Parts: sequence; C-alpha cells; structure tokens
Amino acid sequence: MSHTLGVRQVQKRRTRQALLDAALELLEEQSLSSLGLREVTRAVGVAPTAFYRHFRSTADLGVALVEEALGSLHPMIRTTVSPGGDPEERIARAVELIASHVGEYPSHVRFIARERHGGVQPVREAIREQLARFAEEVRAELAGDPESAGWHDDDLLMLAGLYVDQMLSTASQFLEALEGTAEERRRVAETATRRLRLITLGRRHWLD
Amino acid sequence: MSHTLGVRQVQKRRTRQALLDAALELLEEQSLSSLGLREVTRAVGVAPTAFYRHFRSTADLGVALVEEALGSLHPMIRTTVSPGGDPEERIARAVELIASHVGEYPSHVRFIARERHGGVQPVREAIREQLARFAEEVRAELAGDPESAGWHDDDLLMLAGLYVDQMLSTASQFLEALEGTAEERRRVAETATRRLRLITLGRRHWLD
DNA sequence: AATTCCGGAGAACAGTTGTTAACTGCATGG
DNA sequence: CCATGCAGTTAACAACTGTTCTCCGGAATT
Repeated sequence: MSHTLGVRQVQKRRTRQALLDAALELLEEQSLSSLGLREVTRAVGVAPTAFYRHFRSTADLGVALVEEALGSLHPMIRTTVSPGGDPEERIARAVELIASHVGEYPSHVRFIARERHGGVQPVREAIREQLARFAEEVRAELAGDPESAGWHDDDLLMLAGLYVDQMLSTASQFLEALEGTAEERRRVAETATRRLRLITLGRRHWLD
Repeated sequence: MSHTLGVRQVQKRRTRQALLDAALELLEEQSLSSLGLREVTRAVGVAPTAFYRHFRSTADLGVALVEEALGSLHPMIRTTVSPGGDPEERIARAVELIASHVGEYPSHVRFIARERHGGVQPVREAIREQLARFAEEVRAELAGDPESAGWHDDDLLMLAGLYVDQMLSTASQFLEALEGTAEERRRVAETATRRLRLITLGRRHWLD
C-alpha cells in the first residue's frame, strides 16, 4: 500500500510549501518577529485568509521552518564528526562539508543563525530543542571513537556542544563571506580549520 | 575648562537616553527589525515626531545601542583574558565575571546576541566591527602572556576569536538560565568552565 | 448520482504604522 | 534685552496590519 494521497491533499501541501518558501526568502532581509502574514501570502499570490488554513500565526510558520532547516543540517552534522582516517583529514572534510552546505542552503543557515536568539520564543525553543538533539547524537558518535576511552559522559556532551556551536559559528561566517571574494571564503575555511585543530589537541590531552 | 553643557543639551541627552532605554526594554520580546518608532516614543511618553530629533530611523537607534551595549562588555572581555595566577583560577574568574555581567546587564547581552545575526544590516555590521576590535584586543593581551611565545600572530588572532565566541555563547546561556533555577545556572557555569579548560589544553600543546 | 467536506476568495473591520507640515515655547548667543 | 535656534507638539496623510464572516467551487465520500 503506497498510500497515494488525493489530489486535494497534494494541492494543500503544495501551497503550504509555497508559503514556507516565500517566508524563507522574505526572511533574508528581516527577522521573523517582523514578518507579516499578508506579506507572505502576497508573495505567494494567494488570499491572506488562506494562510490560516495552514498556520495559526507567523510564529507557527517559524516553528515549521525550524523543522525544515534543521532537517537539512542533520546529515551534515553527523558526517562532520564521523570517524575514520587521519584527524587532519577529518577536519578538512568537515570544513569542506560545512562550506558546501552553506552554498547549497544559505537561507536555511541564515534562518537558524538569526532566529536561534531571535525575538520569537516558540521558535527559539524549537531550535534549542533540535540543537540539543544534535549534540546528543554527536556525543553518541564520539563515544564510539577509541579516542574517547575513559571519558565521562558529561565531558563528551560538553565536547559535542562545543562542536555544534563551532559548526554553526563557521557556517554563519561562510554565509557572510558568500557575497564576498573567494579569498575571504578561503580565510574563513583556514580559521575554522585551525580552531578545530586546537579543539582536537585539547581533546587529545583531556585525560592528562 | 570642565565644559559644562547647557540646560538644553542636557535635556536632549536625557530624552535620547530615555528612547534608548525604552527601546532596549521593548527589544526583550522582539527583534529590532520589528521595533516601531511610535512604539518607542509611546513608551517614553513623547510625541512620535520627537524621535527624528535624535535618530534617522530605528536602525540608526540600533547602531547607537550597539555602542552602549558593547561598551559595557568591553571591560568584561579584557578582564576575562587578563593574565596572572593559576590557569584554573583564571578560568573560574572569567566564568564568574561573565555570570555577574549577565546578571547586571541582561538586556545588553540579549540585544547583542539577538542582533548579531539579526535582520538589520547596519546593526550587524556595527556588531561585527566591534567584536573584531575586541578580538584584536584579546590578541594583544594574549601576546603578552609568556605561554604565547613562538606563536604566529594569525594563530593568536584565531585563538582570540575563539575566546570571544565562547564568551558570547556562555553569556547567552547564562541569560537563558536567568529565569531558571540556581541549579541550571550552576550547570551552565560548569560546562563553560570545562570548555575553557579544553581550549586551554589545546593552547598549551599548540606548538607540538 | 447526491451529499458532505474543505481549501481558498472576497469584503470589511478597527487599529496600527512612518512621514510630512506648520506650530509653540524657551534656552541661548549677540 | 532682544532675536535666533531648536527640542518637542499637534494634526493629518495614505498605507498597511491581523482577524472575522460569508461565500464559492470542486474533490471526496457514500
């Protein structure tokens, strides 16, 4: 049973997605707390009242955007800390992965960076929750690494949080450099690499 | 010549400060891009048009708030990386200093965290500029430390940036925990301490 | 084939916004 | 002491906002 949904539900999902896409685009030059419901529907070409068929408010739409944006970040974060190979190689791979993700989904990255500390409480909460989930995953991944032998779970979670923060910080810096020169982007990559290198060093000597 | 300014300029500065204060308070539950000019003047108890005597727009007011907010952070950041004494002691002192600063100027911290990646470009730029200045100061401070012997300037600046980011991240976490239990705040302090410990370890082995 | 369901349209509401213009009263400098 | 400057006021503007109620057409169900 492939459960093909009817024409009706397909159309509903389509306009819903159109609303999300339009909102994401409008949010490139403002923050969620100033995003108007009419503004979004106007961009889609639909009546203002249609908005209510999909979301209670723009805050509600924001929460939905969190799912979408962090869903795309999910695989990235996992791969970043995936084990295997030379540590130096792993770092280079991680930085490159972040850069390519920012290039592919710039508006997702911008949205998360902007609304993580933004003016809409439910959205902040949703982001905090998802990032905590990510940190937990990273912790589990780190626990599998032989380098983590003898570590306390608390310390592993601390390190995981540091990685997640570092990842978002780097992504945000790449985003700022997106409209700049290639040289700027190279410098961001270089600095991020050295930061990760230093963290790796601290990790190696943690149990001294 | 103490250059006592006239009654008139004093009054002007007073209402200007009242506008800044009211804006900062309003910004605790929204972001700058949704802050209305009338909203601010209403809170102060002054006519909407009076706003223009002090600021061109709310974005302009935002830039002024950056000066004020980061001005208060200035001494904190310097003291955080000030040399002297046991490294472990220095870390504890730094974390405590951040906590007390958040307790004293919560709205300043909130504003910077919120608008650093917020929807108003001139404000983002102003924050970026000031934070770069801070990083430069921290770099200079680190350069005076005997532990930094043999370090490249690039690497010192990288480390300084890491410290600044870490400081802001910690401050933001303290802010979230401000309305929570004392136990929450203790955990934030504990995690921040461990993060700084790990960074210190990486720093110590950087030249291996 | 008849009926129900429902995504979206349309119109109207009271309230808000930024910005302009012309004003008033008072501290300031000649 | 008088003329100027200027912070703040008042009134009005067109444009915009979120939300409600009523309606329509066509897919979904029976």
